[in-house]
Amino acid sequence: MANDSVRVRFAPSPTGFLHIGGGRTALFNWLYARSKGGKFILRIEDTDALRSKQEFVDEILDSLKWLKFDWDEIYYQSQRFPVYRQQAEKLLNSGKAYIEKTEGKGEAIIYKVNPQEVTVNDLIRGEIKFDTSVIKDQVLIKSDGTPTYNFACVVDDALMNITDVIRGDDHISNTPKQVLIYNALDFRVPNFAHLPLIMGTEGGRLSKRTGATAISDYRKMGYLPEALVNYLLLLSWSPGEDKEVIDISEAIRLFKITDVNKTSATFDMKKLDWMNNQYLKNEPTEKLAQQLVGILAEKGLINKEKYDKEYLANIVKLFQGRLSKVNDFADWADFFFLEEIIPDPAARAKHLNRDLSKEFKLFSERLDKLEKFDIATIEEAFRKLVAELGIEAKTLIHPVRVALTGKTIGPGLFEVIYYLGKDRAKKRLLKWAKQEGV
RNA sequence: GACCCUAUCGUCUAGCCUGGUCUAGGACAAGAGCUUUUCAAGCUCUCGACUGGGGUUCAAAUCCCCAUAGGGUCACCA
Repeated sequence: MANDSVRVRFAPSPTGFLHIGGGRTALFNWLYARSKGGKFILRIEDTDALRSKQEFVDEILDSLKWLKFDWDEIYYQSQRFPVYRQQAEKLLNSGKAYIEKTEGKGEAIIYKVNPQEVTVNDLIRGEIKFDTSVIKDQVLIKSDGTPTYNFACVVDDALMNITDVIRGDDHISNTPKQVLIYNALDFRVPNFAHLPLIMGTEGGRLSKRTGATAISDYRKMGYLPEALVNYLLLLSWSPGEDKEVIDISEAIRLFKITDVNKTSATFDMKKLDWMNNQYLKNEPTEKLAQQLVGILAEKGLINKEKYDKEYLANIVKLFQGRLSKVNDFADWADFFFLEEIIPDPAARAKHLNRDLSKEFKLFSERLDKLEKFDIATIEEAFRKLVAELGIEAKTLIHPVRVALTGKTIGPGLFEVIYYLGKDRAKKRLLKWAKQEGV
């Protein structure tokens, strides 16, 4: 029975970064393994020595770790060349393959394709039939001695006891070629499941032209791995019952490979943003703050070595619910960490377009006189002031917000004043009062 | 060009397998409004789809065929 246990693999080629499509393939493999109590195997397909780079291997492993797809075993094809040659020689000996000499180069081993009908039973698409008479003879071992993709893939999947091959749609037409080799080598043919591709908004496959494609780009932009995984999960799969925010343990419980859609999905950044916001809201504030330290330090807003941890956490809490990307925080909350601010020109034109010296000075004085400096007291003082001045609260709230934050949007004004502190609030109000008063 | 895959709101999808409960449900986006303070947050509402044509059937988004459209693959790349 142990031999029947599920084994799946994710087999990236380290000729580039782990991209969104690869991440999704990894996700479905990983989910399938975890939902079946099976093994998730990582196989680095680095047979192309020229294009494969160690930095890409590192990047791919980092991205997978970030997404929390832990693997049970890892293999490198570049270390298994003798295995492929051995299997190719078997086919040579049984007369199913032949040698072709290329002048100036070495000998290639080529598999002879006989015309026949091959039926593939896809877990997602059902039966797919192919006529192999349209398939050319397949190179197994290239004249430089390295194996071809289709050959190494079959040999490894068979020898690694892979039970289910879950991969992108673009491999459908490789499948009959591979089935031929499984049969020729007397290997058991695994189950296949071909995932629909992720498309870009312009049509065609998701590409760099349409937006960021590397998983690591999304990490840099400030998406949470849980949110990205949840979003990817919803591309081509749905748990039903209109559920969309699904944590990974629930996904493992509900996931069925046969429920995966056959239709390709378009990657929608807006929905990803929304999803990220959903996760950001529930993220522990301390953890988020911790994540922000690097970004804030980089922008010169805090000193990495010594900053007020509690203060940062308080400010993060203020913005947490309105953020769609972690990194937005630095732009939206900069005024809390700066001594001097430069108001956004548009905000200034909209709300600081008249002389408010009197109002600002008065409010500054009221703030100064407060015995207790808390949110409720600040609001009380403000409301009292506007009542005395006989103006609507909002006619003063907006200009004050711009004077204090430089922006037209942000958290509630009285919270802003509280966390800014009496001195900085007064200073910013008076600075503006003076300028306008001259 | 050949072969293969696919086809529900702008986008992601539920429904399709086991035809009637579908005047097709949800989410994102968009638009409108509310929130005695903003919105990128929250709440409410609106807009919006079964690709077309043939069958089968009392009945089709659901089953079958064709057309069309989109996508993928045709390397000594993976």
